[in-house]
Amino acid sequence: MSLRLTNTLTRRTEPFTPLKDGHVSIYCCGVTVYDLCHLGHARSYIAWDVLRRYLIWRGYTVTFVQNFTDIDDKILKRAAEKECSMQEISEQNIEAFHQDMDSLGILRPDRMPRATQCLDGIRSLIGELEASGAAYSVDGDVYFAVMKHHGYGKLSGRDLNEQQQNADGRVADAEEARKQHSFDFALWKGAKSGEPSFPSPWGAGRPGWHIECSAMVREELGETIDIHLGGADLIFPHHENEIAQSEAATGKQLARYWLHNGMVNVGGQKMSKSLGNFTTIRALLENGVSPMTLRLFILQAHYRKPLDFTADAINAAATGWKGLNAALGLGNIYSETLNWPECKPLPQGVIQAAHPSNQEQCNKIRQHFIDALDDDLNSSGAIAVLFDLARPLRALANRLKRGDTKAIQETAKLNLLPRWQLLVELANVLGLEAEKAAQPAPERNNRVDENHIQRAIATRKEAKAARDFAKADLIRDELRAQGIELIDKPGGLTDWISS
RNA sequence: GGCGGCAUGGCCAAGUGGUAAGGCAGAGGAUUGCAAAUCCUUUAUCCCCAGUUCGAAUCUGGGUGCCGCCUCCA
Repeated sequence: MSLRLTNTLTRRTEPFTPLKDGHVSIYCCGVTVYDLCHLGHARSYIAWDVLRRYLIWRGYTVTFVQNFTDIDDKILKRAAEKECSMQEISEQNIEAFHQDMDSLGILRPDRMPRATQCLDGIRSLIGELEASGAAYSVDGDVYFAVMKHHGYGKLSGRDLNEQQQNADGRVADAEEARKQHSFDFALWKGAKSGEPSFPSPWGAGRPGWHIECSAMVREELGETIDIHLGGADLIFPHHENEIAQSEAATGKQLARYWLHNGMVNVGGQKMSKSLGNFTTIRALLENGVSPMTLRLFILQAHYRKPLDFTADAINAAATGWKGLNAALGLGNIYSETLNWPECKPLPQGVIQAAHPSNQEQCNKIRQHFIDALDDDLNSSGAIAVLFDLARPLRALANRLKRGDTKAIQETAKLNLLPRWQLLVELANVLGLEAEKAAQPAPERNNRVDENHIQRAIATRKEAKAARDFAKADLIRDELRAQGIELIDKPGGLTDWISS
């Protein structure tokens, strides 16, 4: 078995083989930088982050390019509203984009070209298309002649002849009038007064939306790439047009595999800026949803399916993550207690087994994980493997957290070290890493707090002895409000952890 | 209307021919003064109808419901 991916182009799940042995070139459609990213973007980029991590883990060298669209009507509009330049808005949002993606643990692309920095490539591509007759210019605009391009519609499954021309009543403006056919789309738009523009052979203006990706792919990765990524909402018209432009120009296939992720829905409807039903990544994180909780939430569903965003689902993911996180933190936090040597994650792609009895089991689990991801990135299945792997580790970590050292003896023969190492390795392929919250907490370096808590515990113990449970409960509630959780243990002892 | 996709336990969600992963919630047990937290155990025949097959959640046909795209969009 090897990796199989669902290719929008063929509508099939097919074996993946890169053009160049051992190397995979990937282009991912990025964002238009006019605003903050929301959960929909997070979903898309987390899904592709996993694809990338998995390919690397399986031994491929991956070149990952993702663009920033920094020329666009929406950016201009925003700039006008805020009375600043298009560039200022772009810079601001690019910065925010990086912050958000970094906080979610999404690996930065190898290169992130911007439309404003690729104008040469864009202009020459348009020039080639015009020269070959694939495009035509009218009054400072340049349009792609869709009807002349064979194969238009192959990605989105549209047949232009059968397609009813539901152009009626739509954009009956000057731009529409200049087109030879209503399906034609702009490669270059003549400058409107008061808007930023760039020089070109057709006069001052700016590039259309689709052309930048064609130009960037060619410039950054060549004429044919292995994988092209994007949201399902980009299939038409964006990716269809991109294919038309690139393939008309080069005569070569643009991308061999087209992968599209499903939308994030809210109440059954797509999350989008225009519907106003979006939640920004930032807002979510500020509300206490941890990056890994979000990642788990997203990866528990298959990337191609719609994913409904609800508070319940996030909460369920948060609780699930808590357990996984406890297991992931085991070797980091308790390496001394457990007498585990250097608890560094294993080098990628290697599974060592100092304990042969465990090796077989570990390899089996590892294979389950690979089988899942090989199957069109079945992250849900891969996560099930993780939970399975984590169970005894989580139990041990939680028992140790509560001072139950007998757990060490009881689990000694289970040989959990390789198991933990495997968990860390596999979780990392999904971008899941231990979060701080899982620390055994008692950060007992703060003497004041410690004394305060110990006094409260002592007072509560007296109250309990006097069977004044109301008072005892009150003390417990007060501490809990401060994030201190009391744990009553056998023998009348009370320990605490920060919750 | 055209194209694509989805329908699995209370919720979320894997599974594409051999008798249903996982998470959350729930239940029982351990622990506790009671809780909380934690540990252990545990809970489904897969939208409807017809068909193919020794055998279907999984294939075919029909029906119903839902979503995405067809305009900017991850």
